[in-house]
Formats: sequence, C-alpha cells, structure tokens
Amino acid sequence: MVTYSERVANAGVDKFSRRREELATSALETLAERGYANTGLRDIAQRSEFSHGVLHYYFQDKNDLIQHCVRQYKSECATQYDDIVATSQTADELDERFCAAMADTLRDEASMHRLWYDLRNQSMFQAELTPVIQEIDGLLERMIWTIVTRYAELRGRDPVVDSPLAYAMYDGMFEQALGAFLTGDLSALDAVAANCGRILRLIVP
Amino acid sequence: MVTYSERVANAGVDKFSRRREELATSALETLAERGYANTGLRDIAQRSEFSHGVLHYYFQDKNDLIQHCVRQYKSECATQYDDIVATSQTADELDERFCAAMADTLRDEASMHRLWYDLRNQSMFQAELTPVIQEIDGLLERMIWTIVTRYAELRGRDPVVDSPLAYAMYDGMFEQALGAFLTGDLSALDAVAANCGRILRLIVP
DNA sequence: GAGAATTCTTGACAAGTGTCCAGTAGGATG
DNA sequence: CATCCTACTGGACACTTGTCAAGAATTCTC
Repeated sequence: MVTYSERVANAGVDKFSRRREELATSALETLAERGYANTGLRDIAQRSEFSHGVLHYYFQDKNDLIQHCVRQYKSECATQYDDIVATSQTADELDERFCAAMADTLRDEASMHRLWYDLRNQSMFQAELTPVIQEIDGLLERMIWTIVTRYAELRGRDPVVDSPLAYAMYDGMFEQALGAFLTGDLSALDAVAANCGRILRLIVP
Repeated sequence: MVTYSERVANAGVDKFSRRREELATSALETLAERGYANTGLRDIAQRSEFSHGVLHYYFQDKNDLIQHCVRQYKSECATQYDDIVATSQTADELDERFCAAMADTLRDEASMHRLWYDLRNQSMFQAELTPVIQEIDGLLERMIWTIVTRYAELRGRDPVVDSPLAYAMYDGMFEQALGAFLTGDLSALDAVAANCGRILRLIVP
C-alpha cells in the first residue's frame, strides 16, 4: 500500500505532478466559473477527463487541492508586467503600457480575477488558506511596487506612499472595476486604464 | 391558507416584520462568524430561539433572507460618519476624527466587515445579489465622498480625483487592513488610521 | 507474457443542504 | 366553549457534499 504522502514525496517533474497540474487547472476553471461556495469536487472532476474519485488520489483533501490551485494561479501572474518594466524607455511609455495591460487583463481574465478575490476572501474565514494567500498577495504587491518605483526612477522623483498603500489603492480600484465589468459595464475597461494612470501620477507627483 | 407573499404585503411595523429583523440579525451574526460558504439555515436558526423551519415562514428562500440581511446591515453603516462631518470645525479635526473612527470600526466590527466583503464577492457569482449589493456600495461611496468634499471645503481646495476612485482607494486600503487585522496583526489599526490621512491629503493636496 | 505496481472507476458512507408540510400550541374572536 | 388564525415545531424529502475503499484497468518490470 502506497500512501498519499509517499506519492507526494516521490513526485518530481514526473507524470504524477503533471497530472496534479492538469487537475488543478480543471479546478481553477470550474472555481472561476462557479465560485468557491458553489463548486464541489464532482463539478471539478466533470470538467476534467477523470472521475471524482481520482481527486483523492492526487490530493489529500479539498483544501490541499485549493491550495495547489492558488499556487498554480500565482505562476501566471508573477511575470505579467516584467517585460513592460524592463523594456519601457520613458515614464510615459511605461505609464501607457501599464494602463493598457491592466485593462487587457480585466477584459480577458475577468473570471480568474474574480476567483482570486473569492479565495482571498475565503481565507478570512478559513485559516488554513491564509499562508498561501498571503504569499501571492505579497507577490502582487511587489509587482505593483516594481512598476511604481521604475516609473519614479524614469521621472527622477520619489513615490510619496509606501509599497503596501500603493498596492491597496490599485487593488481597490481594480476590484471596483471588476465588479462593474462583470455586470456588463464595458466602460469599466476605459475607467481602469484612466484610473491606473491617475493613481500613478498621484503616487509619483 | 395564507401565502408567504400575503404575509409580506400585510407587514407593517408589526410583529411579523419585527421577527424578520430578529431572524436577520441572527443570520448576520452567524454569517459574520462562519462566512457565506459555511453557513446553513440550521446554523442560523440555532443561534436564534427558533427552529430551522421558521425561516421559510418569514423568508421566501435563502436568497430572500440574505438580501434582507444585507439591507439591514446597511442601516448600521449609513449614518456612521455623518456626525463627524457635521460637527468638525477644522480640516485637521475632521481628518483626525475620521482616521480614528476608521480604526475603531476595524477593531470593533471586523467580522461584520469581513462579511460585507464576502457577500459583495458572492454577488459576482450570484446575479440575484447584485442589486442590493450595488445599493449599499453606492451608499458607502457617497459616505466617503461626503467626508472628502467636506475636508476639501474646510481647506478651501478641490479634490483631484472623482468619487468612485476615492471610494476605491479607501476600500482597498481598508480591506487590506482587515485582512492583516484578522490574522492577529494589531498594527493594522495604526496603519489604517495613518493611511486614512495619507489618502485624504493625497486626494486634497 | 507473468507478475507487480500504478492509475483510475465505481459505488457506497454519513453528514449536510434547501425546501416543504402535516401538525400543534396558543391566543383572539365569535 | 367552539372556531379560526397566526406562529412555530420537527420530521421528511430529494439532493449534494467530502471522503474512502474495493476492485478494475492500465502501465511498468522482469
């Protein structure tokens, strides 16, 4: 009898961990569509090509699966704006490309962002989720701060707020735009781009 | 046979609607403690002095109950800062009292705020909730805007951002502080007060 | 190709979900 | 006292939930 823990221990970049990713992807899609509260393991399995029992073969329990999902979500976000920061030559170019990218991700990945907010919120009620959520939240904060400091550098000034507050402002603004966009308000796309720049110039005057 | 709709129609400020409020209060407490995803009608009834069946006597279904809860929550928030705005004599006094009040509500009503974010998020997956959520969101936005414009008035200046963006910035900042506070980070109380003032001076330079 | 290990399916489990309804207690009305 | 209506109980319903284990199917090893 090979226990679950032993399977995890032996898992390199082999078939086992590849299938885990595959299942986590199905889970992410289902969660993004239906929300945490309305998604069961059978819903997730149905979207994959396997039956529901297999989820307990690859994951310890539902919590383990969710945490794996969040971690996998991370890798999609991590390097999203690195290229823009690295290749923009002027402050205005950085500003413009950053704003456009924010509007694009709102349009193209709205339900994934919705899931992120859902899970982050869920972590306020379910302490087991806190570590992995904080991990990604820190990552997003650093992402924003990288843009802000690079923008300040290009303009030869200093930001007038610190990293957490800068992130919080962008986060609140984006969440608001997401809510509007999901109710069918297409002007939220323009709004997010405009507000993106406004905040930037507010932070780096 | 008296149907549910007829009971609603006849409901003035009588025993019927008072009991509805009572049950909605029990529901709010339970939801704030356990979260939307982990709260059943039996959990709610258990916190009240009635059995679970009575919930369908006073509410059409779970959704009806939730919406009633949100509306009831509203009335607690509506006039929260009106007094501060009305009685503050100087910009500095308004600033200081506003910051202190934000820190207080974070400390004293953390789980209620947590529930608010939970339900607002749930409305992104459950369209029936959208109207009542937007209603309160607009109320909160107006609350913030009242403070900002009064502060600007006292300082003889104009805000440099519009109402939605001002609200979004405060909202993001408060949500961040709430998350930190719920993990036991008591410094979030000071942070929210400090950031409150920072945003104010950012918006009204 | 036989045997062993891994991978996956299927059905079952106890518990929990929202909903509904027959029935009861109790007070008001006739 | 009898009748009616309101308020409430508690059990039953159909269904879903996470979890698990026995066994089948597949893949790997020799």
